[in-house]
Amino acid sequence: MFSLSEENYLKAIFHLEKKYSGGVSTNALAEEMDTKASSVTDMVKKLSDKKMVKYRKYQGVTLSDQGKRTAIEVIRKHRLWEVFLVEKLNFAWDEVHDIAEQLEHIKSEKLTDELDNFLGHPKRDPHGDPIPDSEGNFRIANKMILADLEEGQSGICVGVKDSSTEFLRYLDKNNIALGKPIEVVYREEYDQSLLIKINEQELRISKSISNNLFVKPIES
Amino acid sequence: MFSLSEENYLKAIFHLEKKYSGGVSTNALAEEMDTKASSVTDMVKKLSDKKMVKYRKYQGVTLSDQGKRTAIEVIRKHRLWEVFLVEKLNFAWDEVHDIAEQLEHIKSEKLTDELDNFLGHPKRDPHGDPIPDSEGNFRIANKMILADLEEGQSGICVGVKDSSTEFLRYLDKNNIALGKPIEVVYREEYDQSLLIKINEQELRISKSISNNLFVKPIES
DNA sequence: AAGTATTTTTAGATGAGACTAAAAATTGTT
DNA sequence: AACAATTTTTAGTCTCATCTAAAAATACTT
Repeated sequence: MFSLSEENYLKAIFHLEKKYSGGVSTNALAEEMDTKASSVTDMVKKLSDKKMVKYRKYQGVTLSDQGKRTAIEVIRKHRLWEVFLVEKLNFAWDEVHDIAEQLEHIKSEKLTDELDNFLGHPKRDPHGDPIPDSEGNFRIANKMILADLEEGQSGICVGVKDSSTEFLRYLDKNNIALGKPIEVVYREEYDQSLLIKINEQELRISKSISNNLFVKPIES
Repeated sequence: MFSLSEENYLKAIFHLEKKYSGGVSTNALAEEMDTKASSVTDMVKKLSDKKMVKYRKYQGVTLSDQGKRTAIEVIRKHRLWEVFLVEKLNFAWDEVHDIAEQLEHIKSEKLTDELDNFLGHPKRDPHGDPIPDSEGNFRIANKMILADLEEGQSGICVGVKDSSTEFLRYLDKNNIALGKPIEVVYREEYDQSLLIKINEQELRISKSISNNLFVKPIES
């Protein structure tokens, strides 16, 4: 059984490993956990003793299989609870993160599985992030950043890279929601802004928007 | 904001105050919390500094208004989550306590209220205990112990005093469930066992059973 | 390659919340 | 009322997760 703090470290390492595949540095982890490097060293040693991470002094950490398994379990719970909050309890997608951050640490395998069942085995959370199944497998989807689509190409909006309240509210305001088709009509090379078609309407979005939206390209 | 430990102490004091109205002793609280008397003294001092309890050395503790408010809020959450687990996630009534014990500490007023709403504002948890509303009011019901009914009197089963797995399983096995009418057919004075009628059938139950079942007497 | 800058680790301290052992206060008994 | 038994508090220690300050290792720069 792991403490709340240990689970949070494992989760953070999991996320950072995508960016730093060779090993996550102490400083990167300190930044992510909003704590000091010395605290990170202490915790990493503890996780290493428990065989949850591989760690060599000054060389950064990576998750062990066990650690990865645990991190994914926490992420699974986090995302399932987010679905619950939005679908069943009328929360908006920008309100769920902090509460899911608490709920993800509830310990009961049966609870997680029954919740998954109750929600109809959702594949994605309200931000479009994939929900691993009870074996820890993500059903990977070929998603790409909207900004990388060619002129004339279309995609279904499937996720957000930035989950900040500000960004999510911007999307709400402009009627951009997951599941909707988006076509790139024109790319302004000067500032990399895009003219897109969504909801039968044309809309101009800046690079900082298109860079934070995931789409599943439509084959054509 | 209160720590998990502080909330558990407040809850325990709330429950014990029913039995020890003049003030809850350190030892009683230590027993309830499954800890040592010295630990209780420490925590009680802390809660006293925070104005959550009234405490005079060697004289026991009672909750302040603030403390009572907080305790009731935790109990409300505990019982709502129990309803959720049983009604929505297919848990049996003897499986929910430990999980609710974790869920009761999740901090979000909106979550609690939306959950209450989602569940249709239930008045009782799966064991028949009353659920306070968001103002902290219990809708009190005139319930009594089955053992105290007269011969020939009837009541609706509304709650259990003992929530142990063993007792709840005994009830399940004998088809005794909340909401069902029970009639006391005959009382054996020798051992205080009762012959009751439930589900159109007669059943003999010992004092230790009838002492742990709450009924709402039927006026007749 | 040497010296500086940065990153990481160590050493020692702190605050919760628990513990043990001993002291102090209260209660019970003759 | 005096002594014994019990309850409660105090004093000091422990673990967990954090912190600051200083030392050690690694990385950058000329």
